[in-house]
Amino acid sequence: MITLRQLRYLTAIAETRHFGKAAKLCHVTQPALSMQIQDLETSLGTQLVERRRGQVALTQSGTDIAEKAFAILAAVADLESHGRAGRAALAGPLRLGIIPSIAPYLLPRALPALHRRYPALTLRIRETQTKALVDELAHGDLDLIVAALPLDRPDFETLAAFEDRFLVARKPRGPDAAKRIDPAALESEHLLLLEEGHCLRDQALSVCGTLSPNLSKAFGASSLSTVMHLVANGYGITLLPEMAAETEGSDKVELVRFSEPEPVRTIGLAWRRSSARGADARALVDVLQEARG
Amino acid sequence: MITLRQLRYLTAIAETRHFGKAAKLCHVTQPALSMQIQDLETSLGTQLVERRRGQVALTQSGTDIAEKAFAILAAVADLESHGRAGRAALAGPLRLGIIPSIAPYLLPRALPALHRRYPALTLRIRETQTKALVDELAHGDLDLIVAALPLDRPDFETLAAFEDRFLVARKPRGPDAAKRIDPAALESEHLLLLEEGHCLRDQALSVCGTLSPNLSKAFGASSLSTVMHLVANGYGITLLPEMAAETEGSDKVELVRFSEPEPVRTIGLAWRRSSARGADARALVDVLQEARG
DNA sequence: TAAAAATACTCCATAGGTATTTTAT
DNA sequence: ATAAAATACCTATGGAGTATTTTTA
Repeated sequence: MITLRQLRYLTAIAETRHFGKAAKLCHVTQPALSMQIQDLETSLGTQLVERRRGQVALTQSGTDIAEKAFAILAAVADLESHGRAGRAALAGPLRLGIIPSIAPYLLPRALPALHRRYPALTLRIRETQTKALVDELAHGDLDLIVAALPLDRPDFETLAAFEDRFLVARKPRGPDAAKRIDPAALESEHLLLLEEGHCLRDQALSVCGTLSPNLSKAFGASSLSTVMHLVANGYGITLLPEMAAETEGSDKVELVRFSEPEPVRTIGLAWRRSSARGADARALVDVLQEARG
Repeated sequence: MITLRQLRYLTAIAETRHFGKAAKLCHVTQPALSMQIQDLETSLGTQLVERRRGQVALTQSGTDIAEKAFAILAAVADLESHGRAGRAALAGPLRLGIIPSIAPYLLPRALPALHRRYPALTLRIRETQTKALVDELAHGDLDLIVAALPLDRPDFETLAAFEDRFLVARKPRGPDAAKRIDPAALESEHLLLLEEGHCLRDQALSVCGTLSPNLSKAFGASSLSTVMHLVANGYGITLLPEMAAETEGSDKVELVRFSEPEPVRTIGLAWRRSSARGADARALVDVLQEARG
């Protein structure tokens, strides 16, 4: 008979690749964990772990099953927090993930409002790129994430919060310059973007569509702020989400809107379907929309 | 600490709404089950079951959690059968669901081929309408279903097997009649369909699109065979999946193809993502495609 | 040979069984 | 009054700890 305990121990092995460390992680002794893993292997009729000298390795089956075990344990953990669902939204601990191209602009306005409206909420904020957020949400390390939609994860539920327009940031070009820009006009420009891995980079590139603007391979900054300084000093142009305009704008760059239809990205929330975070998400979306003004 | 045992007992309560019967279902005594349910309620900090004289009722939380518990237990059961994944596809027990508008035409050809190619396979066939198949697949009562896609269930994985053309079945109208029919021409016809609940009925109606043909409310047969007899006797026309043409055709009806683009429905397989039935599904699709000829 | 996993054995927590009481209609 | 769930109490399974042996690089 498979037990949750066995699955928990297996995931510890998957994380540590070491029986002793896995046992410590589970607050049990190594023989106790060894026995449970053996029982699990017997129940499944498959070898899950290759015992080796330096470190242990999971077999193919072991990898697959550990992956499913993570999902099952996350679902059970969600069950445990389900009690909260009956109570007020946004109360108690909430682990919130948020992407770097939103966090610095949204949080300063949203956090005070959140704390005012939901004093019982204990937030833990994690800022990193979409891919990591998605993985951590799936593994149950986060409860809710703020990212650009869609995420294409059938095990997540999502809720759109608002659309964020893309603006062109460039050195001022005087009164003769067009008040609106066509994406095609980017072809001849020198485009500065965030480094690989940032979804904002991918979104900016998709605005360009089939165009291949003059990309600086050498660049690839890790913050929008850096990119904007480069723009201000004449190194090129960039696409700036409108949300960042207030913070990142300066008198040394002008921000120009695209011609219709203006390219946007959809910012929203995502959480595991198996979790009971729907009410929290809806409440949070309200706050975010207000914070955006 | 939540255990799988507790979840299993809770689902038994959900099914029987009776502690004694639930206990029998789990092969334990009533006090044992009562205690586990109480422990679960304590762990979750919520009342799950309303104890009443006649029968017990689940609270709202209880219903929600029982639903999630079903999913978790199905995922664990899938884990247990994962061992099979390493072995040959289509071996051992497989519970296969199939919709009524496909079963009688596909199974007579597919089953002999299946048994010939996969002698180790032990099939249990369940024939019912899509909605019931989907529910039973989700609850872990079935392993694989054959139905018209898409199913719009993010917890299922699907694989298309083939497309099935719709034909118009009507009384012969002599050599002058059009050799191809436009859907718009259905508007003036008396359309006979299966009763409510059959996906074939919905699909036929969607072929008509915004048209509102002359529908017999009084009719609504429960088998295609009955519908075809009505057609043969001049009661109206119907849409027949090409797959059924060979079996259901007769010299008293003519089968006419639609004009391009011919309306079709996609027939395919679905299984729980958490199950390890992908290899089985791919193997089965091959057999189905051959059986169709 | 040395680190790490498996085995041996003991103990105790807890699930389950039987008998009984409490509850609700 | 009675069916059904809860409680009391006992038993036994099995998970965990300590000590030790086996494995393998």
